[in-house]
Amino acid sequence: MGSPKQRIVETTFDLFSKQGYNSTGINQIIAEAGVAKASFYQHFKSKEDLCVEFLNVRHEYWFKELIDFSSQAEDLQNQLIKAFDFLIYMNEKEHFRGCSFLNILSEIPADNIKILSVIQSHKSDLRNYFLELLKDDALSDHIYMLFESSIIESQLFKSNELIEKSKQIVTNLIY
Amino acid sequence: MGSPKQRIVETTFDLFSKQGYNSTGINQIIAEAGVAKASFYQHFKSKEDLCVEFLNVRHEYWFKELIDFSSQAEDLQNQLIKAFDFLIYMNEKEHFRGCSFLNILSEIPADNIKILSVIQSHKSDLRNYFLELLKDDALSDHIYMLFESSIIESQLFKSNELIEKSKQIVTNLIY
Amino acid sequence: MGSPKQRIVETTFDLFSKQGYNSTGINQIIAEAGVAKASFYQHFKSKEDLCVEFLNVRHEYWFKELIDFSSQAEDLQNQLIKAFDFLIYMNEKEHFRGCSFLNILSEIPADNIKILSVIQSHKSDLRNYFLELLKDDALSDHIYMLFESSIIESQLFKSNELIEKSKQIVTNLIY
Amino acid sequence: MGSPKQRIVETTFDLFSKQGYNSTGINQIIAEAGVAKASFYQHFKSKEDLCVEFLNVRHEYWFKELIDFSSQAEDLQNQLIKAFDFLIYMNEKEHFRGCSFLNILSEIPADNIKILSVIQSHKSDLRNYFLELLKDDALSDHIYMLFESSIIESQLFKSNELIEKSKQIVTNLIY
DNA sequence: GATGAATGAGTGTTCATTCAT
DNA sequence: AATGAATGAACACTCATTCAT
Repeated sequence: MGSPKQRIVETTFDLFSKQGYNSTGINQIIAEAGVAKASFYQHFKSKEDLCVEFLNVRHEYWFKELIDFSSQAEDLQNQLIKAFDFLIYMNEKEHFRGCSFLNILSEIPADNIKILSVIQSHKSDLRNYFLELLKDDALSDHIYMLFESSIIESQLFKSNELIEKSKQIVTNLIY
Repeated sequence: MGSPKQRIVETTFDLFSKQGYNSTGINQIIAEAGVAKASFYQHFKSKEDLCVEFLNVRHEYWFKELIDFSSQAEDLQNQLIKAFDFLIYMNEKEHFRGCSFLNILSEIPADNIKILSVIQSHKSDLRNYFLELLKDDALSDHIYMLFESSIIESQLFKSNELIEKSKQIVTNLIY
Repeated sequence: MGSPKQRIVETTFDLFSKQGYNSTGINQIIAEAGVAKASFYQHFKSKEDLCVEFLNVRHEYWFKELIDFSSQAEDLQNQLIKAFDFLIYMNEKEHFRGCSFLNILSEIPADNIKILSVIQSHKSDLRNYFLELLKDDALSDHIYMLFESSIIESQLFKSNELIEKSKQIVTNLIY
Repeated sequence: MGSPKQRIVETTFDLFSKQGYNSTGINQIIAEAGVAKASFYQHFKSKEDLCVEFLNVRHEYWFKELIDFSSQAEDLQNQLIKAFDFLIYMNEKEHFRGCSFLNILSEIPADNIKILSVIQSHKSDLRNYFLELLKDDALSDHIYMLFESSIIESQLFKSNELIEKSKQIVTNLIY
């Protein structure tokens, strides 16, 4: 079952992804991880600290999944479409819970720069992902923004409709 | 100074806009509104109820401000650009706090359809706003998505950079 | 049984007097007072606040008891001796727990001026009590210091020995 | 920098002197001493044990300082005055934190005889110090009590005023 | 219509101590 | 002799809500 710290991290991953940050208490985490409260604080000095750890783990996980999902694409256009299909895949898998990073952005006070900077860093990496594919920062930011909207609007309407529309727009853009 | 109910609504508007939903307690609201706790529950049967009221008020306010801001545009293109300039204006005014509706979307459990439907309704109205301007649902949704990204990304990076980029894209799109 | 607030104050009086400040938790207080935790925080915004209230109540109580005890003295000398006899009476009654004010002085961080000033105020009143009796501030401070030592040394040695010695000294001093 | 045990003892000396017993946690001690938690419990079976060790170390330190400070006095009267000057010196040095022994007396439950007896022993030695100087137990206890008050009142009022008054009284007493 | 007192269930965090290695 | 991980119990405090008046 792994060490207590591992169990905390895994449980946190599930619960923060599913319920969000504020709705998930330390009590629930330690209960489901089967760990004593003081053991939790041996490894994380605060809930905020745990949040940073979660975002880092989620960052690794999310990008790995994205790469895995879109890597076998034959050409650039196909790879971009696959990126949007990845969102559909994730929506199915995670029941339209949206982006953990943007959700937490909405949950924290605006002056929490510790967490904010981790979120910014994640999204900068995503922006760079599109930039490196397209070598054109006007175009890549355009697609990045459609990508971001796709996540949020599908979370909002519990539907992949606007992801599909984005795929159509992207197809037109890169020909 | 208005009636107790009015004072609650006004205070809630300020606090939810500034601090978000979960970070604003009933106690703070009634304290700043100068109203007794039981008086609050006379007018709103729960915090969730107050949230619905807030979203409705915010909806009215936000659209009125948008229309006021963009109404004196000479042509369609100008009016669309003004819509994005409105976001810059609001970011300045509200310190990059983003969209109250999307923020609350991230704060509530996914199964809270009462609040969810109010948020969906607001965003549907916005989608319709662009549709009625453009009479072309592919184009209008494209711009709607850039608009939504513009809000979120400027909240995330505390910068209007991607709003400016969106304005450029929109300019290109409608010629 | 009195209102919840009254029950909290009475229970706090007993427990702080007996066990001291740090050794008495909010949980014990509310349990013994038969009051909900949130009810406690309705009346006192923090444990520190409760401490101030306790010290005020204790101040009133202690001085009233002192006056009651020493009031029927025939002359000045007798009244001073009675004051020291009062310490013996209190030691018997409270099992040599010493002075609540000085005990709490030792329990709080040195920079807690909110509580410190209440303690200083109490002791200034006591100093004044002797000054008004004796109209001679050298003599009255001398006796005040013997009085303070009497409290502390009897707490330390669980004995009234040095109180008795002080009575002898005082007797010699004022003839 | 010395053995782990030495480092613990030295760190404890600083922290207990500065912050008191209850406000100083084991965690802070081992962190500042640079020692593992289990190492701590190898040398001290409980925090109470550490407290006893601290009081013993403090006893040695305090008396050595007192003797050093007052030894070069020409006569008895001067030596007594020097003892009170020592209190002023210590107040300056330790910022009016008072007597570690009396502070801990106030922090522990009344039935902790293990610690209580160490404190009693320290104060008995102090009483004896004055007795051996003066060879008159009425007079020496009188001065002992002024000495004790001097410590406490200067801690309480963050002032050496009553120490100076005590010096005056003592001067009068021994002529 | 308006109130202030009261609440049960929860929050995140820290305590001194013990364990297996 | 030395360690770092693990713990149960307690800490002070806050939440949205209800009740009697």
